[in-house]
Parts: sequence; structure tokens; C-alpha cells
Amino acid sequence: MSRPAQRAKTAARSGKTRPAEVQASALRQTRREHANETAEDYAEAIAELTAATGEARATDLARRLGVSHVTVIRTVARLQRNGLVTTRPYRSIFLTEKGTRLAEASRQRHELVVEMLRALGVPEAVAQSDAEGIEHHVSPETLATFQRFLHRQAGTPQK
Amino acid sequence: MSRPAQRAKTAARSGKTRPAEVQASALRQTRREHANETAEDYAEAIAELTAATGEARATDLARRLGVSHVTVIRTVARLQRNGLVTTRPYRSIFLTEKGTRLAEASRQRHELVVEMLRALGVPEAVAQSDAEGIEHHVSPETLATFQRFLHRQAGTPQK
DNA sequence: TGCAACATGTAGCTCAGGCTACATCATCCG
DNA sequence: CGGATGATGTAGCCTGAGCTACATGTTGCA
Repeated sequence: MSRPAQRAKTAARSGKTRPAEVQASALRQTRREHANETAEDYAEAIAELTAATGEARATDLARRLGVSHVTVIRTVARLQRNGLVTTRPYRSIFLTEKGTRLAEASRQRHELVVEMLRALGVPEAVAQSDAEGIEHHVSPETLATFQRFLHRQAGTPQK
Repeated sequence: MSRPAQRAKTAARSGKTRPAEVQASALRQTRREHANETAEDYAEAIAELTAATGEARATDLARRLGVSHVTVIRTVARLQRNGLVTTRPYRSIFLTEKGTRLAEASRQRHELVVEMLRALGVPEAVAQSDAEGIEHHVSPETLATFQRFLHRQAGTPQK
């Protein structure tokens, strides 16, 4: 089996594919985003539960997020370390100022992504479901573009 | 501090927010997708490297994916367990039939997402970067919708 | 040919995010 | 007012994905 060895590297970099470093940093970015996904999902859920029932309890969160209550408790502990929520043993969970801001931003982004998908013709249910995964990876620039697009759509009700 | 306790649950379910179970399953879906993200990224990278240089080596993969070579080696071992790649100690990494299919599907999806973002007016660089995160969460339905939209756009060069 | 340089592999750690099984706490109601 | 029931917490496990430090293979070239 022949091995171009060290030369291959050079060939790869001059190749027609996107430069390795560019992709690498995009992927690093994606991984970094992933670290925030959980926090955003929790913040959103806590905000919704609080709005709906006046408080967010671990068990309700667990049901809404589709995980066990143990996972909720441990994750909430981490969110508390990071200053997003406050909670006391055997008591409800509340968002801090910072957590509230995160929840609000997430909600808005979620809505915008859903509207965007809907505007393109994606069925409501699918839009909701896909948005759950997509929303965490939409950059501010892209979000702004979505907003412009939706605005334009609203202005010119074509078809 | 008053606690509605068991009643709260009932109130929550009759509330105006989307039903907990619906969101829970969407989030579960997202988590499931996440498990495949790494595999898709690796498959794509291996395919590109193989196309460009005739082989995919751990070090090149590491550079392209933005991780250490150790991470690559361990992940590749897992991909091999899952039947996506073949490799022998101190030798290059090759995609299996299954891995090739995954890579191809990922590439197509990636391209489509980038085109979609571009069509909406997102700058090229941002589109590439965002697509890296978004592509893994686009359902077949949404993908098909994108395709229809792009087709329609091509037909009616408006603006 | 043999060694320097580079690639690959191993050991052992961290953290996030899952889980089950079991223990403890709080509340409501008989 | 004291359980029964349900919510909360703890212990301990797993997997994935990342890392550094060190060990071992491979190979090109002096």
C-alpha cells in the first residue's frame, strides 16, 4: 500500500475543497454552541412553566424536556453554578436576571426560526420540531436575514 | 412560600403553551440527532480527504475537524464498531459502503442548506459556518421544502 | 542503513448528559 | 396528626467527546 505520507498534506491544502482551518473553526463553533443548547432549552422551559403555573418544578421540567428528574436536578445545579437560576432544596426553580434574558432571547429566536420555516412552506408540526434543533445554530447575521426576509414577505403577499 | 403542588401539574397541561409531550419528543429527537452529528462530520471529512488526496489520515482529519489526533483515533474506533469505516493500526481510514452513503447524504444536505441560506441573502461565509450546525437538524420534509423553494427561485428570478 | 521527524497509539484525566435504584422530604387527606 | 403518595435528592453507573503526556511505529533522507 503506497503512502504519499507527508506530501499528501500539502496536496490536501492546495486542493479544491474548503480550507481545513475554515471548516475546523466552524465545527469548533458548533461544538461551543452545543454547550449552550441545554442551558437555553432549560431556560426556555423554566420561563414557560413559570408563566403558565407560577413556578417551575423539577418533575414538570423533566416531563417537558423528556429526561429523568435526576438529570434535571443535576443540570439545574450546573445552571445555578453558572448564575442562570436560583433554587433551594425541595423548592422550585427560578430564573435569575441573566437566565431570564437567555430565555427571552431563545424564545424569540425559536419563534423566528419557526416563522421562517413556515414561510418557506414547511408544515407547522415539522417546523416546530426542526426549529428545536436548528435554533441553537443560527448566527445573529442569519437571524437578521430571516427577519428581513419575513418582513419583505409580509410587505409583498405574493402567490 | 405557597405551593400549588400537585394541582400545578394539571394547570400546566391545560395551559396555552405547547403540550409538554410534544416538545419533549422534539427535544429527544434533537438529542438523538446529536449522536449522529459526529459520525456525519467525520464521514464527510473522510470522503473529502479521500477524494482530494487518495486517503484519509488521522492527523489530517484532526486538523480539518479541529480536534486532537487522539480524539480522532477514538472516534474512528467507534465509527468502525458501527460499521462506517475500516482501518488498521498505523494505516489510513476508509469509508465502508454504509459510510460512503452517509457521507454523500450529508454532503448533499450541507450543500442544500448552504444554498438555501445564500438564497435568503446570508453572506457566503456565514452560510457555510451556520450550515455546519444547522444541517444535522433538518428533517427530510424541510429538506424537500428547501429544494422546492430553490427550484421556484431559479425559475422566477425576481427582484 | 540508521536515525530524526512525524504519525499513530495508549493511559488516564475532565466534563456533560443520560440512566436506575434507593433514600429522604413535604403535603394532603382520612 | 400520621401515613401514603408524590416530589426531590443521592449514589453510582455508562457513553461520548474532549484534553495532555508519553510510548511506539514508519518512513524519508543524510
